[in-house]
Amino acid sequence: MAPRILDRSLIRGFELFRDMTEDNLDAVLTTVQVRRLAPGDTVFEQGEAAREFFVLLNGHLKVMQITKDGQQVVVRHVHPGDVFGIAKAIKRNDYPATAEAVTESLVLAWSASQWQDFVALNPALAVNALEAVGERLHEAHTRIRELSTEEVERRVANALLRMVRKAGTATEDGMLIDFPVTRQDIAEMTGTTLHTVSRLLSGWQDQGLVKSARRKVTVTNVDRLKAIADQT
Amino acid sequence: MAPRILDRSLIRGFELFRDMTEDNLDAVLTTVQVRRLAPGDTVFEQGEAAREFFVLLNGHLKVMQITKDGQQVVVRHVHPGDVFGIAKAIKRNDYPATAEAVTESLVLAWSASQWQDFVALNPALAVNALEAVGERLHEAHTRIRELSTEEVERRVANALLRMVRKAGTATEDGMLIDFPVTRQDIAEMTGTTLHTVSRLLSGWQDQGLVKSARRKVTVTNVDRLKAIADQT
DNA sequence: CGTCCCGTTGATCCCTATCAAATGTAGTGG
DNA sequence: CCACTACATTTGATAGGGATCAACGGGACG
Repeated sequence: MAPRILDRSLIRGFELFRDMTEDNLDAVLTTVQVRRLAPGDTVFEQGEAAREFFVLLNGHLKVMQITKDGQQVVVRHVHPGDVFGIAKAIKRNDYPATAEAVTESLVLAWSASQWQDFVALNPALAVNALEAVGERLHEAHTRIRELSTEEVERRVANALLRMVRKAGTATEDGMLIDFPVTRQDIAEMTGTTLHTVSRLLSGWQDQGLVKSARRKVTVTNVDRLKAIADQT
Repeated sequence: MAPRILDRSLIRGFELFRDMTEDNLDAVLTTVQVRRLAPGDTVFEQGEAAREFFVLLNGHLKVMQITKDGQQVVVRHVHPGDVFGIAKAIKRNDYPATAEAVTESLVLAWSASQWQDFVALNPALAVNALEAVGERLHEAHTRIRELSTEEVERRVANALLRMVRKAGTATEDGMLIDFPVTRQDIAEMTGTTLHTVSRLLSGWQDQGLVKSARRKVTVTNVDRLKAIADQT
């Protein structure tokens, strides 16, 4: 049975495939594999041989590095439309981190060996990937600056604001981060402990800046949280 | 008078230009500008419009971000052969950081608008740039992990080892970092203060791990410093 | 309905920033 | 060539932000 070709419209809007012709999109889609992930499933793990690269169709992933003594650091979040796991494209043979589903997710997977073929077919792909990686590099530098110079309170405020920006949905209470987040997660994103995050959120909740429940955070007053993030 | 074309051999060895034909190399060199920098000179400054991109011919640069309250964070060092300031290629209109010469340096500069032309001429350029940026992203993630989970002592040890790896020359005392480094510089690379760095270096000097003078550091016992960097 | 996971809150301690001051070193101009 | 100055480094004293240790409360899910 011939593989059913996914509809082009699924991926047409994605930055990575910008400017691709219909034919090229179809060519790319003939070899794609779609994979469903339950929360907690991993797409790949740190140190594993990089056999594939991916685009997130929907859902949410977190990418993390694990230290020798088992501490986890969340390196970034993957949102729908993002490429990830392009280790091969950047001359690595293994994945430098682990990608884990936070919510139920759908992932598009291609064999890493096809990357070169796709680029040959459509050189703009490398340009688009360069843009994506460049933006992430900039974000990484911003985090380095925060970790180096800012106190925990500001870092946590910034992390919340960033999540709201990338994955916030308006509710009557305010901006809800629309995927599950634990205190531990926020701690791993900001280089602190879940205890400190818990204390901060409790304090902010008392002041009416946020509202939080189990694995759920809503920012009720974005401006005042920004004021904390920007405090000089 | 026709501009004198620089010799191809100058840049042939650079990763960015890998796989380029002689003709393409010549084409690229016809529009290059060479710029000499004295220590302390900047190539570009944070926030400035990104009109050019660069390759370092020789010397050493540091790239830093400056916070609103004036603190500096060293984002990375530029070594000969590295591309830098490719803001435009990653869809930014301004430079996100400041690049300053640490030693006397020679820089090759091209108008940013030529980036697209060069890529059209030679698509491998985008692939090579992607590799370079990807590697930097990986380094940035490593630093994020260090800043999040490791104590100052290990971070400083790692920073020294990294400088030795990238710019170390063997001397009779050990591995000398072959560009001027102050305590302040190391502090800005590791998210600590010059006082703490000074205390650490003094301690290590007493134990015979390093030897340091004004703006100069030599690692005399790489293995024992590695042990500190790796301590679990 | 018990168990696991997540969150809260208190008490304590220590790493490292901060404050302060002195010493050393290179460079400069008279 | 020396006095003067600017910068780099060292070292001590102190304080405080957060990590760590500890214990408990509460909701979700099998």
